[in-house]
Amino acid sequence: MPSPRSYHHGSLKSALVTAGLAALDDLGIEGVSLREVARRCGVSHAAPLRHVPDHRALLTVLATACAQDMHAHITRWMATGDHPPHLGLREAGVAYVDYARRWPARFRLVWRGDLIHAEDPDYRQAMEALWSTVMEGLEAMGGGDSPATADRRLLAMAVVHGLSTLTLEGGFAALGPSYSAVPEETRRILDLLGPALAPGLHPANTPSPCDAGPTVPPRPP
Amino acid sequence: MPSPRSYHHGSLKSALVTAGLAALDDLGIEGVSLREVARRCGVSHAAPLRHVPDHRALLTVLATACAQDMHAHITRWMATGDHPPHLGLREAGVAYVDYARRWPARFRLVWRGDLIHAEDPDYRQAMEALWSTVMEGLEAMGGGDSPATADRRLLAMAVVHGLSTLTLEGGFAALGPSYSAVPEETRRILDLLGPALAPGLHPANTPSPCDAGPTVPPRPP
DNA sequence: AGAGGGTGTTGTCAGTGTCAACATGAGACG
DNA sequence: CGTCTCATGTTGACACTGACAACACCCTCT
Repeated sequence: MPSPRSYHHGSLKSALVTAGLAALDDLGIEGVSLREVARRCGVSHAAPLRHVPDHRALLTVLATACAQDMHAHITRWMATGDHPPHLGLREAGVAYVDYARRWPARFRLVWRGDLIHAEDPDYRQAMEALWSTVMEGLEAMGGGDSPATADRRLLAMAVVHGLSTLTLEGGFAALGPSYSAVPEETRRILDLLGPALAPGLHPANTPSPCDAGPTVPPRPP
Repeated sequence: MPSPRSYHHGSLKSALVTAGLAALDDLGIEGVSLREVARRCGVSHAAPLRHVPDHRALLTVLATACAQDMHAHITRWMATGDHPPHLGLREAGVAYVDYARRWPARFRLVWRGDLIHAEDPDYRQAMEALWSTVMEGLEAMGGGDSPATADRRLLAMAVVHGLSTLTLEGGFAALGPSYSAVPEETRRILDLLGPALAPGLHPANTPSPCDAGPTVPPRPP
């Protein structure tokens, strides 16, 4: 890492991602401008354009990185606790909501299809990996491949995503006692879904609805 | 409506809202700039600032108008069909998702807490009215005031909102057969929720999960 | 050693939000 | 009826943004 930095930066491409994520966390999505990122890299205002065709492309790269980060968060969460298979989806959902609560700007960017190139292959691949991990738990809950399986997937995605976005945008503020998206509360909500998602199981034999799970896995680098 | 328009516009404040909504539908949220709206009103670039302190305030006024519009959409939808009380929430949810599908930019703006003044009293009032209408159906589904009622409200809001946002942002694209948010599909998904939301009712006596409902109420003015 | 090209810089343009200074004219007040 | 006031609209400016063109540097390959 040359101190006075020679004329060429050397690894600007990856530095853009690092600085971009930092700007995202510090300033929110609106704060991630090409010039701001250039500033944080100690480079002139047009330098980023050598590595990224335009602003959308920069945001797309960052969104992809955030999707991978979120994926890693959920994977780590699932690995930390010891979850019986029929609770797999619930814990994946809890991890999903937890990520949104702790990394609001990153979560928002992942879903800002109007700001990024949503058809970008890297981005799409990261998103598919993310969802497939969340959905692994649903398969484990049984139900086989009944015709309603696709619908149950939709339902599970909608609940988990809806909890996250409503929390972030203050959608629960209209209700009196507010939902704070901490894992215990999320578990309580998701447990209500049990009968709807796993029709083969009776509510009676879904054990202890609020048993423990991981609460604060280490922050990703 | 003076044709050559005298020096003073006369009713610029309301014209801003009309032009703002038009710009929103035409260009999306990013297209709603103070200058664009001024242009559409045939007025100089700084004139809007006499009626609105800044850009956020303009978006807040528009978001409030959209929330009221959405509220009216749902109310009209509920009045059009003849729904037995235990299906009230389901139809309100269908109307909610339908609005998001048909007015994507308006729906998005309503929830862009980062772009508007979310504490604005008019905005908050509109949002509370909106949610209370959606939730009326849930009360009608029974369950009384059991301790889980608040949780069931959260769950219902999350499902309906999650279906809407995931559809808009293309979140279902990763799955094979895509969900298109048309009322019939939404009904099928929401019907899965029956047992979770109305614990007093057995799945067996929730009649015909996919009976008819209104499909295309008239567009709001 | 010399050429080529990838990378970084500088300067510029159009677009935006926001402010200050100025212009207009409608309504209040005598 | 005359005048004055002030809300409303205009003009011009500044800082910020994304994007492009022209130029500068220096690594690498032959």
